Amino acid sequence: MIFRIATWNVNSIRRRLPSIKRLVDTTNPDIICLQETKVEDNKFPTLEMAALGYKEQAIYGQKSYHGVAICSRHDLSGKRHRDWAGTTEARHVYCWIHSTIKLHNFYVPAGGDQPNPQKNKKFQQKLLFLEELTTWFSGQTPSRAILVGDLNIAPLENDVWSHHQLINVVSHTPVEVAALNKLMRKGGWIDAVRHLIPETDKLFTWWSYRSSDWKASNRGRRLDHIWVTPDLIANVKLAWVVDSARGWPVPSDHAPVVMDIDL
DNA sequence: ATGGTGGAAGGTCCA
Repeated sequence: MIFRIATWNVNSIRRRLPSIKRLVDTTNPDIICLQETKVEDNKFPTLEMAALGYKEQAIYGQKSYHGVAICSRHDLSGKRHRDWAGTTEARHVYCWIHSTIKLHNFYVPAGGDQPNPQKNKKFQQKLLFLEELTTWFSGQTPSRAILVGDLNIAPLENDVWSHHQLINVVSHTPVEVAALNKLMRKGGWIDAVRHLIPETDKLFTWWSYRSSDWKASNRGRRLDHIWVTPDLIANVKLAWVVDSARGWPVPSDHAPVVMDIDL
């Protein structure tokens, strides 16, 4: 049975409900993982998501900032959330799908502007977040699991519009990329999207709001990811970025990433 | 070196 999973940093779920409906109408995912929902759990649009068919929900939110959610047409169980890097920011929710597949949804800290952990606490927190994830996943058996989210790092040269011009820009610096690669290696994760789309192809999931014409300038980055454990990689069938969503009315600055997997 | 825009707020922080 083919499962279709989408991950999307919506930058406020309440502001983006029409866009979420449009994604459902055009792509019809079985599971939608959201980041930056920016809403407390008691104000989450539970009924609106249920009306779209996503009656199963695992949410972890807070006022104004951060917030993650897993909305599903299929049974979810063992819903949990976890805090990282000494904060209580809502950046990680996870659960089981049909009690057989573990699904993690992350919103990794952006890290501020200055790529120096001594001078920038936000960048320090980002690196610590990744280190703690690495330790946590290193203690687990990497099987039957999917990890999605806005990881706020574009690891490959063709994950950014200009490797040269972004090498010292937070999201593409060598120290972050090394930390992300270590998390993948030690945690036993495979980049499912790049497994299907060659590394020689430019691939972006985010385009800044601070551009008069995001499409014409196309100065994007691939910050949003879908990873799977090695035992599932053969089941991954198709992945793409719904980049048209960046041009929908009242857009998020991120586009959804969608993957089909045979489970 | 700076600012550009958007969201949640209702001043300012964050991306």
